[in-house]
Amino acid sequence: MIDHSLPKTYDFKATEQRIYQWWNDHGYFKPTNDPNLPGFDPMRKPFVISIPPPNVTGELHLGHAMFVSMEDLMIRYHRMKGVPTLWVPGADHAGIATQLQIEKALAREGTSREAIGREKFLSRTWQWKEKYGGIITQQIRRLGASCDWERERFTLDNGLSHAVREAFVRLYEKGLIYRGPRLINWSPGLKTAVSDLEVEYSEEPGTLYFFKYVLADSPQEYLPVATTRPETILGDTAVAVHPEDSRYQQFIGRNVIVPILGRQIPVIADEYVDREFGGGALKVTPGHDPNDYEIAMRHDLPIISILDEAARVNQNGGKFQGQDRFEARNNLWEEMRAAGLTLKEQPYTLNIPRSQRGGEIVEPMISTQWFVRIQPLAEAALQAVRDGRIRIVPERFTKVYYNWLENIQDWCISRQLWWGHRIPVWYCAECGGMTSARQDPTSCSHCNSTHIEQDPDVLDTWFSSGLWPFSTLGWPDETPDLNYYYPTTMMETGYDILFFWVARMIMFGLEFTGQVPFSTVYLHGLIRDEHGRKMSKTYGNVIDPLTVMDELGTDALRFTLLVGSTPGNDMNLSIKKVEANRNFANKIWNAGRYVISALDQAPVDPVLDPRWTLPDSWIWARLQTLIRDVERLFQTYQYGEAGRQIYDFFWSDYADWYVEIAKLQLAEGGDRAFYTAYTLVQVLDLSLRMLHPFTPFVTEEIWGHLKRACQAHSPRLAPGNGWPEALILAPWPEPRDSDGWEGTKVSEFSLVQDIVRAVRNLRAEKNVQPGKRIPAIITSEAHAETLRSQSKVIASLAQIDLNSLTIAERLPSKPKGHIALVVGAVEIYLPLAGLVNNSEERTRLEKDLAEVNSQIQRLQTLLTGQFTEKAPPAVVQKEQDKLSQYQGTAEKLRSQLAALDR
RNA sequence: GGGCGGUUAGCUCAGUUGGUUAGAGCGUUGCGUUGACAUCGCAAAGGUCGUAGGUUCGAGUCCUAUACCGCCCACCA
Repeated sequence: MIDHSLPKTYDFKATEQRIYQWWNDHGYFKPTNDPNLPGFDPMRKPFVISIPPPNVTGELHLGHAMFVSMEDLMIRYHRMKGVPTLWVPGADHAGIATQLQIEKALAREGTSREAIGREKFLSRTWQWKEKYGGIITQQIRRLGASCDWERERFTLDNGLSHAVREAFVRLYEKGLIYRGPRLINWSPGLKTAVSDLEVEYSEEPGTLYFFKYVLADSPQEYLPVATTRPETILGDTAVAVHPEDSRYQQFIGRNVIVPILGRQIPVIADEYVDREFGGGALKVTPGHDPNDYEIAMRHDLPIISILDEAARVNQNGGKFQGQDRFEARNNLWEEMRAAGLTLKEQPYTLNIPRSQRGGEIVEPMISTQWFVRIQPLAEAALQAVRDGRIRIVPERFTKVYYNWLENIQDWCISRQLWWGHRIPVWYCAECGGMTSARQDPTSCSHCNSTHIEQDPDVLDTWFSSGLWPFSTLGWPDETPDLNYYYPTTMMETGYDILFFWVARMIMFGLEFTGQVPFSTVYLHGLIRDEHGRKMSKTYGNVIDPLTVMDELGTDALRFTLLVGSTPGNDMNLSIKKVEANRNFANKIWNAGRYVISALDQAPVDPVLDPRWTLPDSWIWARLQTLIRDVERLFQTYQYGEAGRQIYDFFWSDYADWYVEIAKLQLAEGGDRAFYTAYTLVQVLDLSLRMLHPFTPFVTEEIWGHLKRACQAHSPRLAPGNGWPEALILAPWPEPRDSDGWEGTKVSEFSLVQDIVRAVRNLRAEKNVQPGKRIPAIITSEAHAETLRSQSKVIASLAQIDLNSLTIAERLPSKPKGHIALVVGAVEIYLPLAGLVNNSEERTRLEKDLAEVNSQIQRLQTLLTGQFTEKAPPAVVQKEQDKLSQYQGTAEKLRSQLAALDR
């Protein structure tokens, strides 16, 4: 009877790779409406996602697993809805990360990038990319990603480099890109500038140093100044006090002496100074502090840089030249102490700026860099969200987005790296002019000199990723892909890169294409360990998605990530959850396996038209409700809740109840068996379709077996529109309006369920031997008819002896020696010889009655209050019905108690 | 300093436009295995939904305040 060709446990290892290959080989990941192919229909609106490109150096982590699962879910859903669907995959060259990786390898070989030179370094990096760059996309395939791999792109490939060049030159020509010396964040280890976003602040214990700024014309007087970075004294160009600070009025305009160096600098007045802090006097180091830089601009102060690119003191630091910044800090302070210039030191909590990459302390430094004048771009990007052209889910992030764009600073886009898009600007050795061009120029555009040299720097990685949604489709060329698939539909990514990436894509999209790059931004949360801690190697709490997939299967991991998360909120992941979902995948497998095996019991053709049993109608009604709910949830991006509902339906309603009843119905043979098999198949088919975007592998695999078994058995078992070619292409279940019969069937069947549960419960309570069939009498004025029709179901599920089961409207008198159960308007008598104990019975009945009475009490109070006037009639009616139900139950309980007395 | 999120069962989390007996998984307890599945089944215990107010006929859900935890932005030297 059982199809032994199917193993009793779902074997994901034998399935996943094969199924993925099969999908890919059949071109199922390709859009069904391709502008490059004949038969293209430009009027059909596509659903398009550009993948957030992982770093080529990347190793798959849970963040990747999350976005792939989420996006694949959206893609598969739309594909099944019949929407032309494109998911563009690709990878990011990841300037700093990749360069560091290669530099590390070089260091192991005892050399360095400087030693081998730019050209060799780049060819070496490309070699590495060719060899290992595909690992991450292979890993993404393992997750089941149904991307169109023929459209895979890389941020440094020719097309995208072309796009980057075009974007830069356009901005340059528009005056939105400029070059100049500005205070930027300098990473001394990497020896490059980084943007504001790439700096992270961390609170760390440190020291606040107090010292004297001695007056030049009066060595006895001094201003007390506090600093956390004494070495910056070397670059001080003023001391500032608050203009209204009475203590220091007499010093304003006079000069003070820079300790050790002996330079004279002015005392100025500026409102920025906080009179309460330290001594109320502020040293001004415009070369190494953003606020001081502002002050210097206001007062036209000189700016002195004291550090070189490795953060060692330079020639401006006098005798400290050549010392490391921290070394200089100590040495200078010691000399000042010796000179009697120090006042005190106190412990102080510092907010240290550290590089996002590498974690070293970043120095604010004056440096000549390239910047994007961001204001005009930000304005447009704000507008696009304000007027609803772009919607952010969850909505609360719009505020974060606004706030960032409203306070944005110009974006430093040049990096002193080698791996990346070279800045397309050439400097003329003769006239000093700059030439920026789409094609590499051979001469200066100003003086025609051929002595030109390209800027050695490269662009911030995010500059090219900012173009991603359209550069991957062929921009700046007007390709068919760009015309049809752009703007894309959905940008799904983690909220942690809202600024880095999402905002920049919006700005660039609007600037370069005049259109929003996508209409919806869906932000998922971060994944933490089971107790909400960040996953990190030092804690040892990192969960590796590859290991999880190896051990528990891809579907289990996907389902866990999809169902365990809500939009924008972090999720805590534990292996236990994945195990539970591995079990679910197995449940799906076995339900399918059972249905396939059950076909043998059904005739090939029915003789008569369908006659559905209550359970048949019930499961169908439940399924219809589910389809409607899932549709609503998908429309509102509540994918997790949708998954949970499908899970509950499948496990509880379908597997636990309907399949068990179906076994009985099949045993009846004939038409009953046929229609039961039919229902089993149809409900399973539709369930698998809804589960497919969540757990694509197991559903495709078992569905394939189901389809073949059904086809072999009878053409009459096929779904309404026939068997699709593959589940991945199967039409999504369309919601239908409820005809009203659904509610009736659900409530009738829930009566059956309640009776079964009540009897099971009592059996467990009284330790009735499992499997032992017991007699029973069930009475109900209103439902006897329904219950009689379900006597086999009730008898079987509650393990009642069918021959000794009596169902009646009423009994002439209460039976003696029975345990009596009251379930709503139904009474159940179980003659459990030897287990009936009058005092126990009394206790139980009284407990039930007390509970029911308290409900009656509650409802009576409710229904005499203003509730009846103010609440909607339907709600009132519902409560009214409940009350009469309870009253009936109470009545029955009371008469049971009375019967005990006799 | 500004903003956001969280606080619901022992643990980890759901909970739709407010609708009146608050759900799941894991864990715990008891019972159960020759026919889909022990990666299983049946049953049970377990929550005054952080606190205090308010709106409402009705609040886990809306408002105000507050406590604690977490995050983001800004960076007073």
